Amino acid sequence: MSEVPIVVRSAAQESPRAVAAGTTAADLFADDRSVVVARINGELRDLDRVLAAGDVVEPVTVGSPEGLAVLRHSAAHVLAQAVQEVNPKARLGIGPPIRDGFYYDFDVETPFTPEDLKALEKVMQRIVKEGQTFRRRVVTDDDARAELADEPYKLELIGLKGGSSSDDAAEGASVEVGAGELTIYDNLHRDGSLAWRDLCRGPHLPSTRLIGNGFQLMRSAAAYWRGSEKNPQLQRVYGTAWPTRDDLKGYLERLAEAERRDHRRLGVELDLFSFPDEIGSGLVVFHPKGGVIKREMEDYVRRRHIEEGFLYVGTPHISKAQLFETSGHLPYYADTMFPPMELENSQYYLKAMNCPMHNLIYRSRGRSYRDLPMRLFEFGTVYRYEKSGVVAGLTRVRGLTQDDSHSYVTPEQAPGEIKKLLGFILGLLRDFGLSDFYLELSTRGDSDKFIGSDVEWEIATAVLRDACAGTGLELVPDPGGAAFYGPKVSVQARDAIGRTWQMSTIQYDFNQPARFGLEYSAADGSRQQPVMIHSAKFGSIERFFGVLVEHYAGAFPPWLAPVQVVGIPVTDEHAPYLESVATRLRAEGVRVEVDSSDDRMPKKIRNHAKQKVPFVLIAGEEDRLAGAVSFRFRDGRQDNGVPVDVAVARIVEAVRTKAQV
RNA sequence: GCCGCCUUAGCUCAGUCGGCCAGAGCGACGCACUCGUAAUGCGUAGGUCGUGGGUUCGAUUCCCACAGGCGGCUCCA
Repeated sequence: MSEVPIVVRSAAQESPRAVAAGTTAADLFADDRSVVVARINGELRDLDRVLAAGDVVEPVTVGSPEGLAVLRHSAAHVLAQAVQEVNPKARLGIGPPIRDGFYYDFDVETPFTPEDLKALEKVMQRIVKEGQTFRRRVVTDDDARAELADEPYKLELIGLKGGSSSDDAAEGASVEVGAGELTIYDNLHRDGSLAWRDLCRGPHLPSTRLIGNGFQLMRSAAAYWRGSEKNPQLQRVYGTAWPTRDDLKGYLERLAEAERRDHRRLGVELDLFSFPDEIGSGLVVFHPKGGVIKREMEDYVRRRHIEEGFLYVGTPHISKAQLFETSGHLPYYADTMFPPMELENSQYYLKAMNCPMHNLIYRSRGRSYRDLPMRLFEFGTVYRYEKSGVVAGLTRVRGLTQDDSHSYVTPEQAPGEIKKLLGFILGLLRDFGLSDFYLELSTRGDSDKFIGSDVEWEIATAVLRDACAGTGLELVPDPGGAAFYGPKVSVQARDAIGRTWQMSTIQYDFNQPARFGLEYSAADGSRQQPVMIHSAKFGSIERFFGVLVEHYAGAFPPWLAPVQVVGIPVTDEHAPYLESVATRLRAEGVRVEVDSSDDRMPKKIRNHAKQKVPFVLIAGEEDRLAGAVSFRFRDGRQDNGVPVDVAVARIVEAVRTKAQV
């Protein structure tokens, strides 16, 4: 028998080998059951692919990112098979793997109920257990059209194949039809008969059995066909899939942890804020305890801005329409602004951005190059009429306060100013306990919503990219994500459980200075146009507040905690002693309470532990005689018999250094 | 804005296949207990069952609309 020379690549090495003609990738990796697909010459392929001379073959295990995606994609197929088995009239949309799982879209007459999902999961389990084979089959466009005549959405995808590529292809569509040949995957029963088939680029697991028992259907929801609200809505079923049942359990546990940290839930439990119906959707009120946190955040950020040379200003919440026409915002954002109020023959809008007002401050008198950089900063409250379906907790609201600054600089100063802003922002976020970041660079896309010349965009984008490189942080491109007036950098922060949040933004704006006719006198006496750099450090106070609640799971570091210290007397008669300790702490500016309620001591400890008070000070007869107090921390740790002087110093120090305890 | 689900006491939730005074736990309040590290006991108050309309002898329960919330989609200066 003739032999075929190939190269087997592993993480460690490449080793040339000769294998018998007809050898498949499956044969090659038969002794490693975690291998689910192979990378052959750089492309992911099914394991039953026959190797050809010169192939470079690499095993892909189910635990790798690609392997997981294949597992999930195969699970999506089994879901679709189950749906069509239960309801043969269901028509198929697309079904790609996604982060943590997969989905599949269906055109069905009635939406799926939770009971439907349970039943579908049972059918899926049966298909998985049966161990059907995934078999790839290359088809011509015409054959595919004939075979899939009953699947209108699939026919549409065939039409898209190799078309004008990404611009209108829906997310996930490329999973069904690749750029190359068209393929159908058949699911075969063990006797070789056809169980089901789907248009698909692949690759897939060798058998449904390998999906195992680490999958679960999560929920159903509507989704527009190919992502456009002009298209019909399909019913999307979301599932999650993992290599093992333990992995699945771990994932469900992570979801439960995220729910425990949910700022909407903690906001009620810790009495921080609420959204009264009477005020309106997306409009938050901060309660006294939330007010303390918000005030500490703002005080610190205001102080840091002033230290860094920002000038604190103030502007109103409403303005005549003309201002937003001048800035150019109105044509773009009129439908996301609250409708105008008509008075004295003028239309007044609630502002949705602060920059135009800062421009007026800049323009209020002549500016010299000696004044630049000029940095205006304020907590500017803006109102945006977000669609009812997107308002959510503190992360998406209709009234928000931006810690907004605008730096007016000469073009030459722009790179330095952007670097300074980035450094300033990262330092601030670190002070609030966030330390894991990456950057995103949003640039102009091909749409026509962007204004300004190509040259201006190129210069601005290069300046931002260069400043980002200087931080050494990972930089993720976001083409098409820019504001209409210029590119932006955003800082994405990972929280305590690894989720990422978009926080700060820095935007380079060459447009508004022109629209407002901003200028400065240069050294040679000529009049020049400044560049304007927008920057919000938290994005919005509300959103950042929500992120911090979730990051800390409500257990704020002492400097932010609404109540920093609670004194718990062992019996009533020790309350005055703790009051005297509290008086000393108050003199140091510490937020302290003594719990002299009727509750028993363990109950008080429980209550304040639930409120996540950082320092609980307990004192009974022993402590009083020793002139001491006993610490109890949120995690149950104790430090008993600490002299009052030491205790006060320790608490004051923790607040001062912004330490977590 | 679109699709689906949800809305009963301050919170978490039972319940009514249309019918007597709608329940529990926690919380609040009161009384007793004076207690050393996450729930002492007893008692009291608290609800036009989200709002408005309809069907019905009768609606918290069925239907419709609206508001608010949740999960997605779309969007996110």
